[in-house]
Amino acid sequence: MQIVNEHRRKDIHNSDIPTVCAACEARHGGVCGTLTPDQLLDLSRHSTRRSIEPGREVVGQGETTDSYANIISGVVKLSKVLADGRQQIVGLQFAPDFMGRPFTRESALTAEAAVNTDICAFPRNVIERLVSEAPGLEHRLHEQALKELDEARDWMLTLGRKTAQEKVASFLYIIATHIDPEQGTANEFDLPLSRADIADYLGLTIETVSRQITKLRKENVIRIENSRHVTVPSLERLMRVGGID
Amino acid sequence: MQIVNEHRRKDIHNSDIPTVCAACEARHGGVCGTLTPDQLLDLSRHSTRRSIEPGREVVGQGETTDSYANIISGVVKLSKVLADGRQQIVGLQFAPDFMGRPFTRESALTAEAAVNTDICAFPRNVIERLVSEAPGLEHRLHEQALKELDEARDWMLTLGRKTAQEKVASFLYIIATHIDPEQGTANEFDLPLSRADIADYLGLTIETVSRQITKLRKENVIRIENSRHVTVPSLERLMRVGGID
DNA sequence: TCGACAACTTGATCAAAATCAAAGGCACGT
DNA sequence: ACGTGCCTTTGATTTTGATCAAGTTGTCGA
Repeated sequence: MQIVNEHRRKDIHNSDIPTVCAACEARHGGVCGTLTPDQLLDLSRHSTRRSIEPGREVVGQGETTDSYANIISGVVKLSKVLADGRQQIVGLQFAPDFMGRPFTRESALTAEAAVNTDICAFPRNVIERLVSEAPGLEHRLHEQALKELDEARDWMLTLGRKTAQEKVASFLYIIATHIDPEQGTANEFDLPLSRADIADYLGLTIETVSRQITKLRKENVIRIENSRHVTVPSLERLMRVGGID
Repeated sequence: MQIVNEHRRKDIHNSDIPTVCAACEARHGGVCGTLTPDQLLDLSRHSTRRSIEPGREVVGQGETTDSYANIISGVVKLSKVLADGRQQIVGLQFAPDFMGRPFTRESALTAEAAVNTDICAFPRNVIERLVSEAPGLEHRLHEQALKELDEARDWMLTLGRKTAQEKVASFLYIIATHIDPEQGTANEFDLPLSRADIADYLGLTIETVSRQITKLRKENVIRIENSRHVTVPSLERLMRVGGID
């Protein structure tokens, strides 16, 4: 997970292009970095900034995805549900990731904001046109897909083989290492997810999540205020408890 | 999962190119379909056919991936392990899928053959050269990554939220719908994985897998001979038991 | 055909997490 | 300030699947 994260940072900082995206009017990220100035201008003419409150659905399961988006700030939950209502969060997307489902009109996922989230959305036809014009863009989308695949597989190990305690610690570690610098640091941050969301991400119940958080608190792995604000004295300790190499 | 499968079949049959790949000397699949005849020839000059026995490692976790490969026949397990030995299979790859990890030299996975498996391997530098020459190839690799991502996320729902019974039924359904036509049909096939492998795929123990298989047998959802040969009277029934829409 | 070994099954018991149930705590509007 | 309602925590009990421990079956080579 660390590697992925470093990789992401590198993508942003090492590029020669301006660090502010014309379309998003925000620092770079997402998909803009691979475009020429002309294409960026083109894209920005079709893009729309939107703010989404927590719980608001971005794209419903089975619905047609009509747009792609860069996440400017916030956290988006990607989830799947079984017919009887059991739910599993299959991915979290943090700023400044790109969000969307290239080349497939049907989304098998529900995407909703976990906290107040700003996105910069593009209609799919514009993106697809730019893909055919700029080979670098498809490469960028491909890398994003591979990154998400890596993260999904890491999480499968967590879901299938870790204990409740390790799962909760692993979750806290992911949040700590993905938190937006404007929202907090790896050692101190607000949880962007409710206990119910955390349970759905970890394949546990709310009660088990709560008990394990209490346990981590009692063992001084973390401190918690208002049930949302987390302090992590030692990330190494958290990793060890989470069974993370 | 069904959609993915149909998609795969479509890729193979709807193309205008010859149905036998010059490099693999086998029916099309993998990545060859997007190449021009010249490029195919180029590729075939650098490709090597290999047979791998079950249990033999294709690529080790953390090792450098030195080649990409089309799977001609057989099944490959992709797995991850924790420091203390707990293991999780994070993906199965069936013929005629493409296998490999574009643009990353470090593999975070172990890939090993589950049964006797034939692959057609290409050195990574050849593939990377062809990617830069043929934009269609990157598109094909991208689609493969998206397909694997979809499958990974479907499986996360299974790992996180299904019961042991549903997990085993879901596993059988996957095998039934991915079995090589030469090896069996959706209604009758040999299991390509041992009980231990199935357990590692489902996040369960061997004993639980065995008990659930026995239960499915007693409920006439499946029949089993020699603990490997499976008959499925009704795929619909299997799907229902597995909680698959 | 036999024996040895591995893979699989079955049974008994245990433990982890789910479920059921009841309090707190905090945020909100009145 | 005072309810009201939601989110979270805590407790008691149950259930599912893990663990421990034999057996049984199947495979393969001598």
